Amino acid sequence: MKIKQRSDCPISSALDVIGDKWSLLIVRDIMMNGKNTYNEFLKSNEKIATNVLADRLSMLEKSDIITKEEHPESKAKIYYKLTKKGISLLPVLIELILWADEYLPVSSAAITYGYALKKDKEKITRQMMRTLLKHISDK
Amino acid sequence: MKIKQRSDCPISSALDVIGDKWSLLIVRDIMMNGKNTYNEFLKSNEKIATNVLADRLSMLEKSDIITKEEHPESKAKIYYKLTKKGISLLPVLIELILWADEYLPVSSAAITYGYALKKDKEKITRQMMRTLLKHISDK
DNA sequence: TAAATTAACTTGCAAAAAACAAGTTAATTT
DNA sequence: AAATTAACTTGTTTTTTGCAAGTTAATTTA
Repeated sequence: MKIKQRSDCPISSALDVIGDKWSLLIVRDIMMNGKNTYNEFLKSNEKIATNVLADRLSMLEKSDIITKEEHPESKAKIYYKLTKKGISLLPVLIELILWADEYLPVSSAAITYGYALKKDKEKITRQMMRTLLKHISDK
Repeated sequence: MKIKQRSDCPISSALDVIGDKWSLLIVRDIMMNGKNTYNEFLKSNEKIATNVLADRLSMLEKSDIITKEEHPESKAKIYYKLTKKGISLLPVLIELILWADEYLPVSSAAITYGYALKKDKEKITRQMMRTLLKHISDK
């Protein structure tokens, strides 16, 4: 499977890579929910199908948004982590959260978080970014 | 056609609405490329299929991201414009542009624009937002 | 003013992608 | 040694997309 570039517009090119219903949820799970393995991704509330998950993981890897590593605790597991490119999607996710929080029905927990975010977006983003970058090798 | 909400996570909910390869390109065309009619959308570089365009327009309208109005110059045309909710997607688009500009191959025009954006994101966003909001009625 | 063109769709069909259920293989736990 | 877990793969059905063509109302052209 290959990614076709529909045009040279940056928005279009970004959507060529992460513009589907699942890719950013995997990024979210690694970035915000402490998930790093296939089965953890499968257990998320949105219920991605196993074959779709496998496909998205390989696409995200090919796009250099995630990398596979050996799991520190078990050879049976694979540890998926974000690259710098993947971590750099944080501001996109933040803006999606802020938008959803204002215009869509979301959980009360999300509303509370959105409140804090709206107030201190810059600071929270910078702080999260720093933490995330601490744990990678491909800086 | 209905939108199914996969979970109450804000990111997931946002993607339920705009997480496909075409919706945000229509928003982009209205927001940044001065397009407002069906045929103008069709002529974009990404070449959306007519039936998909019709479907997306009706979804975006149902989601209250765009509205239909009569075209000021012709009864044969329909004038699509963004609602406040649609305009509020600007920061998402801005972050997508910044990400693409740094990590994907894009046109040199986009690179130049990205430079300016990176330097003055806040200011540019605020300014664009103000301009866009000036022309709507559903504030 | 009849004929051609434009605008916004709709329809039908083939191809691609997603959802769903089940099966495989290696590593780990019981 | 047997059962379970982890990461996939395979086969099938359903849904979505892409493509070509056709429809209807409004507008422009000859």
